[in-house]
Amino acid sequence: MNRSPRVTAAMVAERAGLSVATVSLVLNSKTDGRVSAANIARVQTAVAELGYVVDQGASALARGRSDLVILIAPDLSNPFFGSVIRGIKAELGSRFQLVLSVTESGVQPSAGDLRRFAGLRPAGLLVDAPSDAFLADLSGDEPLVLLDAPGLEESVAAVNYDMHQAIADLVDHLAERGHRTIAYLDSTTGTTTFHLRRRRVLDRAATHGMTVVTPGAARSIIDMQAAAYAFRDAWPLLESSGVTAVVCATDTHAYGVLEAARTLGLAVPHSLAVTGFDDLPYSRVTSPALTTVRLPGEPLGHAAAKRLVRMIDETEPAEGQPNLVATFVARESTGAIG
Amino acid sequence: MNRSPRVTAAMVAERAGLSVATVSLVLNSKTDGRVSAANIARVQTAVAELGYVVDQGASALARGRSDLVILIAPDLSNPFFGSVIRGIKAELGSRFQLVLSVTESGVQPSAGDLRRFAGLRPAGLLVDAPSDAFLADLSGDEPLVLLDAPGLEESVAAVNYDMHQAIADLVDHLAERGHRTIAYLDSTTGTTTFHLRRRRVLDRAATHGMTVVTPGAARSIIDMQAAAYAFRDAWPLLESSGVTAVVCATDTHAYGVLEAARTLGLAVPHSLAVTGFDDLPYSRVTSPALTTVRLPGEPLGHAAAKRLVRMIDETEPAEGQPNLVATFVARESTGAIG
DNA sequence: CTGAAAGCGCTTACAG
DNA sequence: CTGAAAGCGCTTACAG
Repeated sequence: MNRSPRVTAAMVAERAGLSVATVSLVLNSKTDGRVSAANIARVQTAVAELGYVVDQGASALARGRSDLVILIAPDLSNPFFGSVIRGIKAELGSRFQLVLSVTESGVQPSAGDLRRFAGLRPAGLLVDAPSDAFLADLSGDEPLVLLDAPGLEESVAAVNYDMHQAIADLVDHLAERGHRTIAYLDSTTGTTTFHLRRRRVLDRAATHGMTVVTPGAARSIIDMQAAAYAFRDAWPLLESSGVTAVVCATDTHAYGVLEAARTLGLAVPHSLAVTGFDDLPYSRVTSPALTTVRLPGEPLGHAAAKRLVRMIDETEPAEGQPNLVATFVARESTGAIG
Repeated sequence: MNRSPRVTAAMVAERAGLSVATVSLVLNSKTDGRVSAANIARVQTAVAELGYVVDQGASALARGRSDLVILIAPDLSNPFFGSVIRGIKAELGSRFQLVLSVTESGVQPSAGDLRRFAGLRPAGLLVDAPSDAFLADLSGDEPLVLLDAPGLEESVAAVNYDMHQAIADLVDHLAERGHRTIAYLDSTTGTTTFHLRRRRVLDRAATHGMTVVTPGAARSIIDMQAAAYAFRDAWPLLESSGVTAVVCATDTHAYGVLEAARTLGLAVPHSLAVTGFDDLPYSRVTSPALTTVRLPGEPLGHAAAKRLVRMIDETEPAEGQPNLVATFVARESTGAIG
C-alpha cells in the first residue's frame, strides 16, 4: 500500500483509545470475561482501519512458540503431496500456519536447514518419509509427527500405511501372469517406508518361489530422469538375468522406467511389466496406464495433522489411530485391462 | 535432544566468557575489525557445544526483517515448481530461507493468508502467476518479484517468458496438419499468463483463418480430474462445432483431456489432437506423448531470485533482464513422431 | 473489565 | 577490539 511506518499494536491501541494489552487480548480471542463487547468492536474497527497485522516474530518471542507448522518432505513437488497438504490444511484450519521446507527431490533436509527451522520456534513439525539419519538430527523438543515412517512408531508419533495386503496383491498379480524373475527399482532416499516396501515385495515373491533381482545400480532419487538412467544402466544385467517385470518404489520411478523402456525399444507390458507406488493422477494416462499401489494422500495428511494438534494441545491419548489402508490397482502396464 | 531450557545467546556468551553483543556479531559474520580471531573461535566453540540456534523471531524483531523469502504459487504441487524452486534455492544460497505458501491447486492465497505472511516480516516475496485481484491484495512494502506475470512488468518487477514464437509454432503446426477448428481449454486461475497464452493462440489461429471454439464450460483449475470433467462436459458442443484439436493452458489440463478422451473413446491424435504448456517430465510418457510448449522452470527461478536479492540489497539496476524463451515441442499427441 | 509493566532473545548504535 | 544498554513489538501475569 505505502511505505509508511509499520503499524503496531500500540497504534491500534491509541486509535481505539485502549491499551495494547486489550488489543492483544482481542486479537488472540482471549476476551471471555476480560474485554467488553464494546471494546472488542472498537479494537476490530481500529485494526481494520489501520490494516494492522500482528508481528509473528514478536508474538513468537513473547509466547515462546510461533504458530508455524512445518512440513518437511523429501519430494515436495511430487503431486502426491498436493493431497497430503490438502488434508493437513483442512485439519489445521486457521489456527496454525502451514509452511513447507523445500529440498531437492528425494533429498532430506540438511542439519543446517533443520537448525534454521528450529530457530523459527515452530508449534509443530510434520515429517514425511524420514531416514534414520535425518531423525537423529531432529533434536528439537517441539511436537513431531511422522508420516509414512513405518518402524519408527515406537519412538515417535507416526501415521502410516498398511501396505501388507496391497503388496501381496501386487506380487500375486505378477505371479499369476507368469513372471518368475522380477527386478526391484529402489529409491535412494534411505527412508524406512522404502525399506519396508522392498522387504515386503521380496518376502511375498519368495512365497511364490520368484527370483527378485536388485542390483546396486537399480536405484535412484525420486525423479523420472534419474530413474530412467538408473534403469537403462541396469537393464543389460536385468535382461541377462531373465527379468520380465520391474517393481518400482514410486510411480515417479516407474515413469522413468516407462521412458527408458521406450528408448530401449522394450514393449510394456509385453516384454516388460512395470509397477509403481502412489497412484498419482498421471498414472491413469501414462503409456501404458500404470499398475500401482494406491496410497491415499489426503487421509494421511488429515490424520497426521490431527495427531499433531492433539500433541500441541497435550490432549494426545495413549494410542494412535490405526494405519491407513493402501490398495492395489491393476492397469495396463502389467497387462491388466486398463 | 532434551527438554532442557532453550539455549540463548546469553548462555553462549557466558560460556565463551564474552558479551552477547560479540556473540551476535560472530553469528552474523560482522566481525571484520570488530572481533578478534581468538574470540571468534571461542564463540564458535561455545555455539557448537551448546547446540545454539538463533531465535528467528527475536532476530527479525530486532532487525525489522526476517531472512525468510516466501514463494507464493497457485499450484505448488505441480512438478513444474520442482525446477523453479531448484533455481530459486541455488540463487538464494544460505543467506535466506525459502518457505512456500500453500494453496489448493489453481487457487490464489486469500487476503488472510497474505496478512499472515506479512506478519512474518519476510525479506522478500516471490509470486508466481498472480491474478490481478491477488496483486491488489498484496499491499506490503517488501521487495517483490513476480514470475510468469506478463503485462504487469510495468508496475512490479517480473521475470517472464517470451512465448511468442513457441505459440506461433504450435498453431502453425496444427494448421499444417489440417486442423481448421480447434478448441482452447483455459485455466480458471484468472492469471495474466493464461490470458496471454489464450490471446496469442487466438491471434495466430486467426492468421490461418482457423476457428477457435472457447465455450465457457471449457475451463478448469489446474487439476487433471477437473480438466477431464470440464472437457467431457464441453465435448458434445465441441464435437458438433467440428473441433479436431484442443489446445490446453497447461500440461495438467492436457492430461485431463487425454483421460477424458480415453473415456469418450476418442483416439488421440487421430480423432483429436491435444497440446499443453509446461513440458512436465510426465509429458514424455503419456499416452500418447504430449505436444507442448516448454517453459524452462529452473532459469525462471534463478532469474527471479537474483532479481529479488538485488532489490533486497537495493542494487537493482534500472532495467530487468530479457525474458526467458519458451520453445515448442512436437510429440505424438498431435501426430508428430514421438 | 482494564492497563502498567516485565520480559521474551535478539541487533545495533554508542561509548570506551 | 569489547560490552552495557536501548529498543524491536508482542503476551501475560498482576494489580486494580
